[in-house]
Amino acid sequence: MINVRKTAKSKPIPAIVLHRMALYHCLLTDWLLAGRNNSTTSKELANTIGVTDATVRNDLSYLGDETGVRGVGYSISSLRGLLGRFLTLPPSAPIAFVGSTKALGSIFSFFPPEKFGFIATAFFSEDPSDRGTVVNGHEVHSIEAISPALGNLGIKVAVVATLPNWIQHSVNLLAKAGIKGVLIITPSTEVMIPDGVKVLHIRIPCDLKTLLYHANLGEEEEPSSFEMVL
Amino acid sequence: MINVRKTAKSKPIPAIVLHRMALYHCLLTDWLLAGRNNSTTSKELANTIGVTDATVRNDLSYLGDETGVRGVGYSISSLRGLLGRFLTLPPSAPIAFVGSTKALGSIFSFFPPEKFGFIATAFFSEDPSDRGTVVNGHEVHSIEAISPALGNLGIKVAVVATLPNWIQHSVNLLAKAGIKGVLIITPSTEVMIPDGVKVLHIRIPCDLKTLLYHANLGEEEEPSSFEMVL
DNA sequence: TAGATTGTTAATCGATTAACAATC
DNA sequence: TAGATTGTTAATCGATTAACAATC
Repeated sequence: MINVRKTAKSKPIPAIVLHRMALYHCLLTDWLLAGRNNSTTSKELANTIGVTDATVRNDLSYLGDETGVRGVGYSISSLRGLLGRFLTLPPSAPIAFVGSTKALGSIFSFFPPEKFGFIATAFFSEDPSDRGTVVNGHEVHSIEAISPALGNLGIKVAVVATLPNWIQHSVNLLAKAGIKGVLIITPSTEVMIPDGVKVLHIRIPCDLKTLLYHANLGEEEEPSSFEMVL
Repeated sequence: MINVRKTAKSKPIPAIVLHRMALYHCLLTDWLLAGRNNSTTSKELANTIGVTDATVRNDLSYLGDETGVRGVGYSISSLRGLLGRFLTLPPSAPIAFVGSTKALGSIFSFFPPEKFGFIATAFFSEDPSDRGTVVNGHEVHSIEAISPALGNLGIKVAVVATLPNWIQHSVNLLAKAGIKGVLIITPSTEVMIPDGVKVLHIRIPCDLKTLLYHANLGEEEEPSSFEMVL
């Protein structure tokens, strides 16, 4: 089989570069929404996200040739277009949500999907009292109702925010339904990942523990003891 | 000044190692809560979180000597203790929450702080209609009320889930109040980070875009064209 | 003792960066 | 043209890993 994907470099893209690609796309989208549509430079992108300009240019080289213009920079809108095509983002990507309406409804309060290029079109809850509820014009189904019908809706990724003991079952059903990517928001450390599915975890407790380490750096020992002198 | 922190290696710990430290701590906590309290090995830890056993042992070497027992492995409870001390985790760490009660109340549905070694003891909302509400036995204050009094409560880290336009202001006030670590959950790409504060971002839209890339890998071009033959 | 697993070093791997020719 | 910035290479940096002596 021939190398089909038209990347400038034919090697698989490192995960960290891919993550920055998504971040560039988010950032450029923000700029466009804020009414900005001139050029930017690798230096500006680098400063904004906290890497070097060389890293940015290296990352963008995965997009192919003629990405920027020497001496000028990158067109914000066309760079965003290239990134979107590279990431295979449609204008609005349908996603499924799994979790109680309480959890999901409130995720929407800080992450309204439509504002970020997504559209929530399928809902599944582990809470029996959610049965029959309508969210965003879509009926909330039981988790058992997760089925390959999702594929017909064009849904390829799902967000999982169930109670912990429902995570594994949800992931298994999503995988069987042909879902290719799952973002797990409920803190969890042990999830068996079925073949053919990419799973990302958000881990709020781990992040907070990391922050606590930084918060107490250099404060652990009293600076007043004798032993410190030597 | 003498190197105060008692790490085996005196170099600053790489961010990625620190992150795995927090993850080991979360994992061991899960195991203990599940009633397991025998030994584990670097191999088991490695398999569970998806790295090699050498990486695990290398990571744990930051904890000091006598971490494990040759030929045997690591005691789950004492390794957890060492990690907790290294990360400077108290039995229960007080945290502040900034955001509307709708957003915060529902974050608690998938992240109940007490279940993860945290205790939410201060609340600040940008929503005027939240004024006077009581959450977890604590009155919800306005964002302007963020003050150095937080330090007296022992609060060193905060979670921010406000609407986007309140993020920067919240972070600024938290920094001025002496908060050392902030976890921003509301998607955002441009936040100026004040000196002396460590900020982590959760970026649901970026994560979903990354997943979409994986979801469509290898599907972009029809495999039926002539040009594919050669 | 034989088997297992740690702790650690040295080798490898891969990502970041400096630097600069190309070029707008 | 002079100034700016890209695209890319080669050098650097740092993290991962293989391997094995130490030791339970």
